[in-house]
Amino acid sequence: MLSIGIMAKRTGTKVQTIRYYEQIGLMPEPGRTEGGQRRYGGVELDRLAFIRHARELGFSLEAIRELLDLSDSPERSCAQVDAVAQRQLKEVEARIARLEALRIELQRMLSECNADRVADCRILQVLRDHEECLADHGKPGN
Amino acid sequence: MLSIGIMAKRTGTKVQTIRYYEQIGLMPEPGRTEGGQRRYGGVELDRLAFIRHARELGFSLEAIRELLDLSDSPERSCAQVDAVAQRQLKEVEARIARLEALRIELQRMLSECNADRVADCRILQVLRDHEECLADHGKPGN
DNA sequence: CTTGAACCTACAGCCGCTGTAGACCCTATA
DNA sequence: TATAGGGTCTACAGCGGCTGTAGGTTCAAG
Repeated sequence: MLSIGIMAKRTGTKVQTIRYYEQIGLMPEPGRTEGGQRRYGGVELDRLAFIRHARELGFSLEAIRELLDLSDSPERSCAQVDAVAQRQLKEVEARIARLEALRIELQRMLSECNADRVADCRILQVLRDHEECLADHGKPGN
Repeated sequence: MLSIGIMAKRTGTKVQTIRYYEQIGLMPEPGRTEGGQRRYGGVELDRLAFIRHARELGFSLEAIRELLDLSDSPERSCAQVDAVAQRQLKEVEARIARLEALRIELQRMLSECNADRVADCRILQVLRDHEECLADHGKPGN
């Protein structure tokens, strides 16, 4: 029987995060001691490890929920699992592409700025005048 | 004199976002009509455009605040501006590196899974057993 | 003068946690 | 068996950066 702290340590999760996963229904409600403390078994530990690993790979909690549901029906086709992973890969690729564009623009800005004073700073000029900017960026974030 | 809606249209910002920027002190409190509606001038428009452009380049609101403060003292050295941009570039590069690792891992997972049934699905196996995974990922997100 | 689009404030919600306060429990040692 | 102190409990607020809603007011065109 594992306390929540042990679970946390074993999976590299914060205690509050585990409680949060329980709250949103990603982790099951575990048994309790007489005093009301959570006690877990190996199944729950595995589930939490699965969740954490999927998080590390960038899957959203919603996607993880889907994967966990799918893995509960072992006889079904795994095409849906593939689709979830494929979707995740596409998202990651899109983020990389966007960040690459930002990286290039930032590098250009930095390399062009040889000014001393703020008044002549190319970086601020580029930020002020969108026209100076080569890239036409998508949405901010990521 | 520009209404908030015009400001929004000109800069591709949502009206609420502009009010939010005002709330957190990134945009100044503008003048008002007798009826209490915000009216802006060109200076505010430029400032908002600056903010949006910097956001598109991935700068945090805190970094943007810093850049705006710096651009208010045109006689100072622009070394600090460079430092902010440099920091941003480093962050972008770090995110790219992390996402690249995820991309590779996801591709590997997908290419290895030739199973039909969920029970044999490599993707789920990799997620279950961290050992199967090559990369040792950092923090989730980005 | 009327209409209806735009604007106002205030607040809740998104994601995925993280931190806090104040109380309670569990276990090891004296 | 009493106590100390670390772990755990609930409940809620806060992060970043917005976005959406409700319910009301104002502005400008016709």
